[in-house]
Amino acid sequence: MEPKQTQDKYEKITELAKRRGFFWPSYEIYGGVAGFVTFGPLGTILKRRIEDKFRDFFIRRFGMQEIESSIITPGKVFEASGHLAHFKEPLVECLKCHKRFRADHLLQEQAKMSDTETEKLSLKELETTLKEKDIHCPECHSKNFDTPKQFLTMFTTTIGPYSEATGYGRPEAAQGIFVEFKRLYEYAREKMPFGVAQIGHALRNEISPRQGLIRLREFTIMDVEYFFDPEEPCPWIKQIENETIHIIPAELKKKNIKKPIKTTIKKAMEKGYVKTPWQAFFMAQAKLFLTQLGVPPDKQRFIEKLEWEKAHYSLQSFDQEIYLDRWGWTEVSGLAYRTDYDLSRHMESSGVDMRVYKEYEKPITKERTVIKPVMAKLGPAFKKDAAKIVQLLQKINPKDAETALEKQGFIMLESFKILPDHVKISKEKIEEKGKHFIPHVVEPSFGSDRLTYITLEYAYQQKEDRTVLKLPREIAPIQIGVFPLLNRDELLKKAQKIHKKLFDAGFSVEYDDSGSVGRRYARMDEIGTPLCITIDHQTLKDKTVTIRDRDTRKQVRTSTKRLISTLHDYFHNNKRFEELGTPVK
RNA sequence: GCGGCCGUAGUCUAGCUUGGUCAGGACACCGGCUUCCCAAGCCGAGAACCCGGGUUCAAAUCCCGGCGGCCGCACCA
Repeated sequence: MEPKQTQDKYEKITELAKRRGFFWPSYEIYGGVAGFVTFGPLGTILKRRIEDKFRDFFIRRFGMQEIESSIITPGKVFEASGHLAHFKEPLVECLKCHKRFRADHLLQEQAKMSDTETEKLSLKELETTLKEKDIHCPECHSKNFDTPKQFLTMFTTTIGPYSEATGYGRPEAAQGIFVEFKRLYEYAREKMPFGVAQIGHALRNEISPRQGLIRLREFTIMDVEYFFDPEEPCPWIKQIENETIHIIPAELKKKNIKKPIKTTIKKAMEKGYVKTPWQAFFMAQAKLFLTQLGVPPDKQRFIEKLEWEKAHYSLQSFDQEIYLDRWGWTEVSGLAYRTDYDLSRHMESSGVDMRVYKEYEKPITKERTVIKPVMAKLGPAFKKDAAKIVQLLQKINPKDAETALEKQGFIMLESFKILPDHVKISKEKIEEKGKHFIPHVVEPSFGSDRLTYITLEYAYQQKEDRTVLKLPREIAPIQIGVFPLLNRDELLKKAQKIHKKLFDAGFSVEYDDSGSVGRRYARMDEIGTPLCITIDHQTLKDKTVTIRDRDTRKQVRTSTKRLISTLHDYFHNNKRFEELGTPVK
């Protein structure tokens, strides 16, 4: 039976992936669990090569730090970050039509309650409020609802044996960076800007994960948190200002315009589509990264998230989308401008000062109004309360106090009436040598599982009934196949010797002597091996071998002596295949 | 979680309507022959009815439940 004609690329790739050991659903022998995959031998290498490329492309090139933090995270962290509040979705089911709705949204829509009001409500309160406000199902207008249930999409666990301490599986790696900010900043020798990256697993208890590698419950996230001073320009923007991107800004999206604008980074900044140059800079890099993984620029676009779609921490977010055969435009990375949100929250919650200090080139002298208590008057007037008043005075705006005293002759601090005699208001010249501020953050964030799938989809080609994975040479799991042309002892031995030589030189290389040579080439094409070396009669005579190119099937002949440096040139110095030797035939 | 469709060797599938042969094929894989530059051929081997329960003399087939997959709704920080 021929394979189905209707098979789309997703089906072809999942079939190939299972057959050749890239990836498959986990726990199949127990029936499988949705949202988990196992990467097989080839998939593991491919995914690692993509992650290594990310390391090279982002971390190494921009001098970032890479860290590895824990997946299990104490509850406090997600309380501070706002995740606990925002990951809870109270769902309620209509008992008549069995549709599910957000209980808080129903109250907002029908009872005109504000989101701050509904946010406070417990599940029980939601249930009673639904009845009180006479809420009906928007679908069938029934007023019979099941009890609302919270869906927390973070995985919950307890830390330690006695455990009052709730822990969560991190839904993003970013918090692991923010909580370590102080040490990382010190490590960076207190220089701004700087970036920290993390590659690791994240967990999201998705309600219904689907789409293979695209939406998983456990996945690998590659996060960059780039810290910068929002008052300083981005020094690298010039490098990429002429890079073109396809972009759908929120204003177009709201008008339901789905056609992206093709523009340069420079113009996108000028038009105000992107709120910080750092964000624009990483958008350009994200585009280049995907291009290097094999996705043509016209299959990529950036789409801005609307106000209500954005994460709670984000001032502006773009999804980087890639066009996929089955699902159309699909998110591969998110670029969020997180401002100082996370650091501020952790600062507030932990009490640790996360601000950085920056010295000005020249000290700035400023004049400012100060208000000082005159203790000689204040003390006798307020006795025990005097100390409290001194504290209160520190919190008020001296300028406001000054005008209040001028206009009404006193200021009220709580119940205390402060008269002009009690304080001294003066102008002071202050020399500011620098400033304290909370760094802002832009976050490009990729899923390496998704990238693995996307890379496979864009590499997948069918040529004359043969499957070829045109993987970029630097990420191909197997770099070289080595074959003896004939099953003759001398050739076998020679081929094995060459195989070992390349293996020892650090190449990932596979030896194969089974079946015909054509079959072996086909096997290698299917897993994306860029080069195959064949040992034939002539090898024994003049110590040359043929190298065959996956994409063109052309062959060149080259000497075994220079083989290692020739291959090194191809894989590491980007040398063209044609330059590897003299053409055959 | 709801609705629709679906689940047979490594992969793709036939058989299911109408219960009854050793569950058939193709490709892949393994061993051998072939001595070979693009999945050639020949011989041979291994390998499957998602799980549980029910109906029945008899279940891949019918019924129920579970798990899983795809699509739609919802969700997607």
